[in-house]
Formats: sequence, structure tokens, C-alpha cells
Amino acid sequence: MSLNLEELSRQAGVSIATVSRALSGKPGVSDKRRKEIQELAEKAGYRPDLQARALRSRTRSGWMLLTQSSPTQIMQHRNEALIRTLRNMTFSTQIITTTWNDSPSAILDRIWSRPPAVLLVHGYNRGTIQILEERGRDPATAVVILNGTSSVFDSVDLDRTEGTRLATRMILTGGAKHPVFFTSETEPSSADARNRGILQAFDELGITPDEKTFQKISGAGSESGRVLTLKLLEERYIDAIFTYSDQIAYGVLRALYEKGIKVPEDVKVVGFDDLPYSSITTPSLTTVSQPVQEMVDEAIRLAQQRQATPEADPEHVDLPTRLVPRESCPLLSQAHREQTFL
Amino acid sequence: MSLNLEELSRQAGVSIATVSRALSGKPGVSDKRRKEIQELAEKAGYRPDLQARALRSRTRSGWMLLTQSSPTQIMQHRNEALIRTLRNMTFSTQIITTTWNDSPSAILDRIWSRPPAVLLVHGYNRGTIQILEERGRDPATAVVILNGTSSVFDSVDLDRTEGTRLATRMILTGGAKHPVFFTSETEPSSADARNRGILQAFDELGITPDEKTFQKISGAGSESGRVLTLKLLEERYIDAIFTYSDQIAYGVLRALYEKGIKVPEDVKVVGFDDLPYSSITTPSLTTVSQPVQEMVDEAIRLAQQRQATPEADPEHVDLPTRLVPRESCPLLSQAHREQTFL
DNA sequence: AAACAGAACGTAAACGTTTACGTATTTCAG
DNA sequence: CTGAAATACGTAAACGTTTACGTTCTGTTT
Repeated sequence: MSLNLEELSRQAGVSIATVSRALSGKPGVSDKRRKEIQELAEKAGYRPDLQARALRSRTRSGWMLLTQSSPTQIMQHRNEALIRTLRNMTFSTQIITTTWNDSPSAILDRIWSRPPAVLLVHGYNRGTIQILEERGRDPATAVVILNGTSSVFDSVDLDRTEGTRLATRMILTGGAKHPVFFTSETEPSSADARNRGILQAFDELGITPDEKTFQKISGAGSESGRVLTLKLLEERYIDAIFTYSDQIAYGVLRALYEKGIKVPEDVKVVGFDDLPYSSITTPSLTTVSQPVQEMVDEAIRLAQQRQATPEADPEHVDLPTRLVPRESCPLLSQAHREQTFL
Repeated sequence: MSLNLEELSRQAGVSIATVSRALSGKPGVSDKRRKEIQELAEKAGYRPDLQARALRSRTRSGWMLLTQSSPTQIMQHRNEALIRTLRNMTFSTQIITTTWNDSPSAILDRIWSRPPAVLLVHGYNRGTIQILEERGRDPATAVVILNGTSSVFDSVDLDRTEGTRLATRMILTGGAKHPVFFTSETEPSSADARNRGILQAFDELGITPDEKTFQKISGAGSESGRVLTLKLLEERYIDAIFTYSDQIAYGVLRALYEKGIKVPEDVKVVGFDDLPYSSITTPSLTTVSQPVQEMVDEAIRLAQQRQATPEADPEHVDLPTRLVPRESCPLLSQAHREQTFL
């Protein structure tokens, strides 16, 4: 026995249509009656059936966040920022989390069975985005790709090259003769951008990296970083490590602590991501910062802009990453600073 | 122009009802025709309108997670575990995140405008839960309270007393003469349970805490821990700190590192929560572990059990917390172990 | 071959809303 | 006071499903 418009209209002694108009603020009801009805609905605790409303009015409502469930902290951190920001705007957001083994078509089923007004897509590789693109743009839902590129939808991505280039310069001009750079086997696109930054810095300084400079790391957890570091310490002399992520850097710091090696005196460590922890580790972590909040804000801006002008050309925004010097790889002097931020 | 049952029925040359029966697996359709229709739907890319289906069949579908947006890492950690687990079961979960200043009635609006089959409520204080309780139980939706207690709904909570008691014993029997215990000004219920554990341990060992033993800490971030620790170090001699959470403990470790004070040699540190990062801090953090995954699993079990037997009496589950000794406050000897785990 | 049971299928109502359209009421100029 | 225009309100159709009920078909038993 649900409290619906019919029941309300009976109590108010008017028709269903009038009640609907009164409550939804549409014209065609006298002010006096509207007030009566609103008070009655309030008193009776009436809650509109959102699905029935959506069914009839065919208006797409709500935002949807499609994101991958990933064990890496940076993904969690970005998702946190996304959810927090959306929530602060009091959008009702449906969050759909997929796993790496969900088939793309199953994912699309979830989305298009009831398309939202705005669809935010975060953390998928080109293949999955391409499947989304094949369906084409639908003027009724604004799609924004976060941390990726698209020729069909609006997208916002990070330019990882610049921050990486500066971090590499800082390590090399800081006196490190035997640095190691971790590179990822998975995530090809972001790894590419980083490698470009590293090679560019080597090139600028006229240094040729030897084959042992780059170390592939498998896994994204801090334990992988710890294990690889312990292995490298056995093999040879090292005086700097540029990891693939802050999370891995935590494991590196841990390994060095276990071996009694001083950071940054004996080995310098630089991470990537600038996770919240990184400013309070011991020592605090020099890292390359991603503008997470800016990325989220940009995505929201793009979505709202697309809602306003659905037919505009897709827009792509690239946000810069920047070097954040802290204790684990400090700026040594004014000269060092100048050599780094050329 | 949406692809609906009517369009499909036209293409298949049968009635809408037959198509509906064929696709939803209901009897009343010949196997041959059912197969034809299923193939046609597949080929045409038909996706049922979930809202229309829900509107008609009045069946509540999906799970809903109602949780507070809290900046504390333990809440985020628990929410992560919840979402990950629900996702692995391929439940479609709607996540509703509220802020501390959302009015309870606004929250309820969000929920009851289209009630789910299962409602998981995580991280609310008694007042909010009470408002939920006043509405009473609805046999069609199973409600489970996580990290709280209820006389109306099923609930699963943590028994924080035992782990705290053991941690306190470990500190006191480990030689600390001037320990400090952080207590929270907010979260009264969980703070109560902890204080009980602490006082019980003092009592058992026949030690009387002086008035400086307990220190109220405001704020839940690691920065609050850092600031309070620096202040205490100025004021007097300290040889152990039992913090209110791991997150605060990180700030404490940081403050001690900045002052060049050795952990655990000069000051022992114990946290509470056992966050993922706590095993790789330098030094690794002795802490009281919450059975997060067990809490999530229990909640899901209770929900499914309630769905099976809606009229059963509400069930409450209490999960124990346990002491995890690590480097920041180690077990010194076999004798120390025996004195701790009495 | 008649009678019947059961399966297969169609018809139409229902879920709770919004809204185009028609009718009754009020407002207001002349 | 009359007429038209504006406003208030009611009627009914529609959104895409599911499902109770009625009808037709198929195959079996007498």
C-alpha cells in the first residue's frame, strides 16, 4: 500500500494531475491550492517514485561513475576525490565498479540499460574506450573520459612527461652516478609518457643510460618495490631510485630501512603520484604530483559544458604534473635548483 | 526511438507478452520460439528498461550502501573492502555517500524513494540509526547496520575492548613508566569501548593512571597526531604513546622522526586499525587490528539470511579485535609475551 | 471421432508518474 | 453586463514492463 499521487489526490479532493503539477512546480495551479497540497504531501511523508517519473518523462537523471576496481592506491585516491566532489555537489551518483575480467559488453549492458545524464569513465585502457566510442555519441548523455584520450568524447588526461623530466634532471644533477629507474610492464600508455620524460632529461644533460639503468617491475604493490630493491642491493651499488609510483616507493623506503641504508644520504628516492601519505613518510617522499582535484574539476566542467552544448566538438584537456621536492631527494642548493628547473 | 518489447514483438511476429516470457525465462513459450526470440533480441542488441520492469513487478532489486563520507582512512578502507566484496559478487550496488551535514530526513528521502532489496548502513551514530529504526522493518528490504548496534535491524559491530586491553598490558608490562593514551573527543561509542579496555588493563596490573596519562586529541588526521606529539614532547618526558588510530600514529611517528627520537628504543608507539600501510612504515606499526573483511562478510551473510527469513529476530554479531605486535612496540621476551597475553 | 487436458499464445490491465488536450472557472476590458 | 482571454482544473493517454485471464492449438484418451 504505497502512498502515491492517487492517494494524495483523494485526500486533497483534487485530481492526480493537479497534485503532480503542484508538487513539481509546474504552472496551472493556483498558489493557494499548491500550498495546501505541498503541506499535505509534507505531512503525509510523500516520496515520489523516481523510476515511474523517469519512465514517463524520459528524462535522464543522475550521474554515473564507471571505474575499474584496482588495488593501486592512486586509483583509489582519484576515485575518492571523484566521489567526494560529486557528493559535495549533491548529485546523486551511481557508481559502477568493474573488474579487469568483466567483459566490455557486460559493462555496457549495465550502463545503457538506463543511461544517466552524465557518464564519467575513469581508468580504462584504449580498447575499452574504443568500444564505448563505437556506439557513438548520444546527445542525451554527456560522456567524459578521465585519465585517457578520446576523439569522440570529452576527455581529460595528465601530461606525465614534464614532471618526470624534471625529476630525472634533479636526480642526475644532484650527484647520482648509479641511478635506477623502475618501469612498468603493464599500463603501457602512462609508462610511455614517463619514459619519454626520463630519456629527454638524459638527452638534455648529455648522459647515456646503460642497460642496467632501467628495471622492469611487475606488480603495483609496495611489496614488489621492497623485493626488487632488496634484490638490486645485493647485485650492485645504487645511489638513487626513481620508482613507478608512490606506493612502490613506500616499499623501497622500507627495504632501505631494513638494510640500514640512509635516505637521502646514501640513496635518494623519488616516487610518482603524491599520495596523501607521502608527505609524512620517514623521510617524506620527493615525488611527481598529479593534479587529482583539478582533473576531477575539469571533468565536471566538461560534462556540464557538454550538457549545455551537446553538439560541440569533443574537447581534450591535458593537465601538467609537477615535481614536489621533499626529504627523500632534496634540492641541495640554489645551483641544484637552477639546474633542475631549467 | 528506443528498442523495446513492442518493436521486438513486431519483428518476431508474436505478441509483447510472449517476448517478455521468452526473455525472462518464464514458462508458457515453446522452446523453439523462445530460442528464436532470444537470438533476435541478442542480434538487435535489446536491453530491458530496468525502471519500467521495477515499476511493474514491484520487486526490489539491487543493493544499496549508505555510508558517510569521512576523511578518516579507516572509513575509506572499510568502504573499499565493502565495495570490492559486493562487486565481486556481481551485485549491482548503488552507493549513497552522505556528509555530516546532510539532514537525516534528506538521507531517508534518497533511500526510500526507491528502496533496494538490501540496505547496508555503515558508519552512522546512534541518532541516525534511531531515525531509521523508527520507520520500522520492511519485509521487502533487508537492513544491516555495520559498525553499530540496533535492536530492530541486524547489525555487526567490533568489540574494541579486548584488543585495547592487550595493547595496554603490552605497553605497561614492557617497561613504559610514562605512557600517554590519546582519546577522542568525537566518536563517543568506540572511544568508550577503548577506554574500558585501557582502564581494565591498568586495573588488572594494579597501576593507577595519573591525570596526565590521557590526552584528548581533536581531529582525526595524522597532522593532529604530529602537532599533539610535538606539544607533549616540549612539556614532559614520555616513553610510550597509544594513539586513537593508525592515521594519527603516522603523525606521531613523523613527529618523533623530526625530533630525532628513536622508536621503539626511546618511545614506543601503538596504533589502532591496522591500515594496509602500517606494516611498511618505518618502523612498522604495532597496532590493534580490526577484522574488516570479516565484518563485511558477516554483513553480507546477515543480509542474505534476512532475505531468506524476513521475520526472524534481529541478530547481532560482535567481532573481536586483536593485538598485532610489530617494530614500533615489540614483544621484548617470552616473559613479556606471557604477561601480555594473560 | 468426440472429449478433454495441457501447453502456447494473445489481450488487456496494471505499476506511478507526466502532460497534451479539453472543459470549467475566473478575470478584466469594453 | 457581456464577451473574450486567461487561468485553473480534470480526463485520459503514454512511458516499457509483467502477469492474470481468456482463447486457441496440440496431442492424448475414450
